[in-house]
Amino acid sequence: MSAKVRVRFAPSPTGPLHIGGVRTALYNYLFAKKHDGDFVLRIEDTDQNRYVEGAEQYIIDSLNWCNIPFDEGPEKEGQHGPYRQSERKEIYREYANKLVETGKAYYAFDKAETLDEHRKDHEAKGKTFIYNWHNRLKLDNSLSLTEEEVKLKIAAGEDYVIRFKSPESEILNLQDEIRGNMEINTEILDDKVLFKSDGMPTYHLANIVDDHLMKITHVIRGEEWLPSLALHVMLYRAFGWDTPKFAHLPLILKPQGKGKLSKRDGDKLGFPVFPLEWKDPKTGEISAGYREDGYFPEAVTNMLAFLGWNPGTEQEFFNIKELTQAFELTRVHKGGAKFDPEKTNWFQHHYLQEADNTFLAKEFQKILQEKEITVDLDYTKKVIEIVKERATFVKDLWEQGDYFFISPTSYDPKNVKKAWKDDTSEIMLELSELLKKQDDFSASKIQENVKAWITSKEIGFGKVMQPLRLALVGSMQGADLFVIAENIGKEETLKRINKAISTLG
RNA sequence: GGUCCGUUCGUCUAGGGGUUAGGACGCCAGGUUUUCAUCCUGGUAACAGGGGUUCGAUUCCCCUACGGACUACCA
Repeated sequence: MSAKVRVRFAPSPTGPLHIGGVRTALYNYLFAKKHDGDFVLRIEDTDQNRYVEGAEQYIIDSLNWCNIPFDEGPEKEGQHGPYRQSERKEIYREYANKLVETGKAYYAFDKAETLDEHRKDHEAKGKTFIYNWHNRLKLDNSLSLTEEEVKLKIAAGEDYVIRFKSPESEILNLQDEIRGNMEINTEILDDKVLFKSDGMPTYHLANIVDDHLMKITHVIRGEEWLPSLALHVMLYRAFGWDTPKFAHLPLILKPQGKGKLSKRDGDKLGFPVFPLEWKDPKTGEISAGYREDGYFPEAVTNMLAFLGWNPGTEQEFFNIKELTQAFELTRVHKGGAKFDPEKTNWFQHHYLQEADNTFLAKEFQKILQEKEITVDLDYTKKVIEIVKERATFVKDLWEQGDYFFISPTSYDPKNVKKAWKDDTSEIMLELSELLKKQDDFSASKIQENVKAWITSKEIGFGKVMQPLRLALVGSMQGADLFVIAENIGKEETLKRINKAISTLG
């Protein structure tokens, strides 16, 4: 029997969570839940310089909004906490020391500037500077120095890092759940820094130690980590630990052009790249969020799930629960996927149609309140039933159905020219008289009467319906005219017709 | 530059040694709605190129091209 599945999402709180990060979290969550496992949130805040105020809370809020809750994490402590790496400092030091003691790692005293110079020199010659077996004895570290020298340096308080002693020549066989096997020759690997001079571990050390201590069984992360896989596998081995399974997710690319999706693309093409709106605490700059732009979390997660994965069937609409059942790591794509904002809107349109009308009415009333329109919930719901199908966002309900709440403030000139002729005022006046006499103001009854009247007068439907639409709506669009009339009521209908006559006649 | 990963309609993708290469978004056309949108129907459009292997490759192998990631005391 294999161990309980445990996965983790391990973002760095350096800013708002990118949509690609949300997808990584989603896939982790889906995989965990499919296998009745745990989904852990771990905050990788080992870089003190890049820490951004509010980013951690943003990450948590985002996951909650997307309905991908974590089982363990900050403020939700489980048995493997703490879940912020900054609170686990001591643990990493201990493990780094262990590696030094066993000869798997070593102290290095090289100044950052010195190494930078080496890099520049090499680059100028068209080569790459790699700190590893071929030059480590020529550099300033505990392998090139005597034990005595090392002790003295440390005692003198000299800054040092701990580097992993990468094997000189070995073929490593690596496994990826999505990509299959690959082979890496360790001779091209460098001696990565595991422990920084500021007393913090680097990602590599902290990651391996935590994944092991937190009993993570599957590491599902972005493709950008693929080149580090060899190092990570060697670290597990150096510690004598079992390696978890790895899966590297493809990147999310720009909708057009080259490269991975960035914040700029969103600004340029007018779609959000973040789940929630984010205000940069330093610059005050605001980045759009899916939530604030009116998308439903169901639409965002459905869209995201299909960016790099599909169930192999023709079903495209999946709620979170269905996703957890259908999700297979092995069906995740290898190649990157270009982001398609249009498709997001298509998902959103679908989920708005699916949404409960009472919920929509409550949301819509917030918009109405801003416009200082007070109507009861039932009327709002009725309007929603009528205009819903033409809306993608809640805010569209206003654009598509404002005439249910206010008289037209203007008449579209183009439509006026087309619909309002010399004899129209007369016809409208007559229509107004006809409607005035009508007691049962239901759509079907109005329709019946008006149609009968038009037929008897032999004036043609267009000559009546078009100006009537103009009068009630202000332009040539919108729901069924008789339905509009019924809902705004007899008094308002007559008022609008008269107003049109006096304005356009 | 080096290392690694990838490549099916414009986009997301299904498929897989013999298929009319399927679906979805978008786009276009028709229908419905005497309006607009929705909706329905139809259409457009793809296996990066070159070599192998094979009776037969889009599918397997190699090379090239293109794309991407990584190459920090960042994650």
